[in-house]
Amino acid sequence: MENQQIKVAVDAVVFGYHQQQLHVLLIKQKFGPFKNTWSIVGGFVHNNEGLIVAIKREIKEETNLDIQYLEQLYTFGDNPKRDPRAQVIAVAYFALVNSLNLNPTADTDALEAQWFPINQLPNLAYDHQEIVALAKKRLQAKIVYQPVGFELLPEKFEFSQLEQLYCCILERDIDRRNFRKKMLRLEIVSETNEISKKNAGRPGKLFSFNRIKYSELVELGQPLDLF
Amino acid sequence: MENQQIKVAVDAVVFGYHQQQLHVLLIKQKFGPFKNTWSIVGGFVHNNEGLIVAIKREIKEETNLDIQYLEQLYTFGDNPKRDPRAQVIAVAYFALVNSLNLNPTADTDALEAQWFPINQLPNLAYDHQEIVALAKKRLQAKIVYQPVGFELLPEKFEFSQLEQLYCCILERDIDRRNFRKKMLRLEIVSETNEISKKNAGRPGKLFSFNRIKYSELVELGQPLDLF
DNA sequence: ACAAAAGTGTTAATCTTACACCCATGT
DNA sequence: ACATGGGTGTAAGATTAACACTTTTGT
Repeated sequence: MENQQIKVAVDAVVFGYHQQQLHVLLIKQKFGPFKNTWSIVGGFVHNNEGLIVAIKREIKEETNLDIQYLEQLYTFGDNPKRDPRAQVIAVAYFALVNSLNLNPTADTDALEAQWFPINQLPNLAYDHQEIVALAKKRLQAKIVYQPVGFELLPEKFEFSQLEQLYCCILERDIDRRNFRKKMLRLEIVSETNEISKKNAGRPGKLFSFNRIKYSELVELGQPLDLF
Repeated sequence: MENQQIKVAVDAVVFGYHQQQLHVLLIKQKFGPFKNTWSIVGGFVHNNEGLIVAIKREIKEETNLDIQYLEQLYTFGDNPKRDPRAQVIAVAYFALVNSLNLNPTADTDALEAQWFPINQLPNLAYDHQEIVALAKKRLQAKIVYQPVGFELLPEKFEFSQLEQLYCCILERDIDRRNFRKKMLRLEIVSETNEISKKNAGRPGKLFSFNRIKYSELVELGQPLDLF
C-alpha cells in the first residue's frame, strides 16, 4: 500500500427545537482557513478511537450538550479538495438534543456556540451547507416512520407541542384530530396525570413517549406509518 | 493536529440476480491476514481520489462488471481494530448489476471472483459479514419505495421475472395480480411489442422499465409505495 | 362574557388484500 | 388433450383525509 495521506474527520449536525422552530447548533471557527466562519461541530478522529466515540467526544468538548439521539448520516469524500488544506473525508452524523433548557456553552477551546433556526443559517465553512441540507432531508424522511421527534422534546409535553414540532419539521400543516388519533392508536404516547398551565386557554394534559411500547412494536417488525 | 494514522478503504457489496436467486459477488483474498478467505470487493482509496471514483476503480479492477446502481451504505469504523493490521475505516457501498450474461472475470491481481447466493455465503474476512447483512437489509427496505429492482434485470424482462425478483429479495410471497396492477398503474413499466418464448406454457410479453416516467414521478415528489 | 387553546367523531374516498378461472403455446 | 405458465376483475375490509363544534380555563 502506498502511503495514504487522507485524514478522517467526524462532524455532526445537531438539531434542537425551541421557540417553535427547528434549530441547528453551529460553532464559530477560531483557527484555520475558515476562521470566523460558522460550521457544524466536529473534528479529527484520534488514533485508536472509534468513530462514534470520536463524534461524542467532539460534541461534548465543543458544546457540553447531552445527545439524545445520534445516527450516521453520510460520509463526504467525493471531492478530494473539500478541505483546502488536505484531503479529508468527513463521516457526518445527525444528532437530536432536547434543547429547551440548555444553552450550549462554548467550551475549553473557547469557541462560540449558538443555535440558528434551520431556515436562517449563516454561510457555513467547507461543504457544511450540503451536510446540513442532507441532515434536514433525513430528519424529514425519518420522522414519518420512526418517532425520533420525541428526542427533541422534554420528557413531558403537551400534544400541541408534538404537533407543532411535526408541522415545523415537515413544513406543512397537520390535521390535529387525525394526528392525535394516529399517535394514540399506536400507543406510543401515554397520558400522564399532569396538566400544563403555561399557556392561555384551556390547560392541556401532559403526555410522554412510551419507549417500552415503541420497542415492542419494533420487535414485532411493525412498520409504523406515522404519516 | 496530531499525526493521524488512520487508513481509508472503500468496499462494495455487489448484488446480482440469476437462477432465481439474489447473489453477492465475492473475491478470494490472495494476500494479507485473511489470505484465502472470501471478502467483498474493495481496497484503499488513493491520494487525491474521491470515494466514488475509488470504489468504481476497485470494482472495475477486481471484477470487470458494469455497475448499474451504486449508493453509499454505511461507514464502518467504530471498532478501531476491525482490521488487525492497522486502524482502517471502510466506507461501504452497495451496488446492483445485471449479472445474467456476465461472469465476473478475476482480473489483473489474479483474484478469484465468484457469485454466491445470499443465503449461502462462506465465512467472510474482517467484518464483511456485517456489511453484507446491512446491505441486504437496505436493499429490502429500498425496493419498496424506489424501483431499484430493475437494475438487476436485463433491459427487457417478463413480468414473472420481476415478480420473482421481488419475492426473492423480500423473502415472501407476492400476489401476482396485485403486483402487476400496482406496477402498471404507476406506469413505470411499459409493455414492449416483443414476446418471450423461452419458457414452457403461454409466452409472456416483455416489459421494460420506464425511466422517463419514473423521473417524472420523482420530480413531482410522489412517494411511490411499491408495497 | 369573551378570548384562547384543548378535546373530540363521523363520513366519503381511497387503497389494500384476498381470491380463481380462462388463455396461449409446446409436446 | 394435457401440462405449463401468462393474463385478468371484483368485492370486502382497512386506512386516510376532510371537516366544526363543544369544553375548560384566565381575564
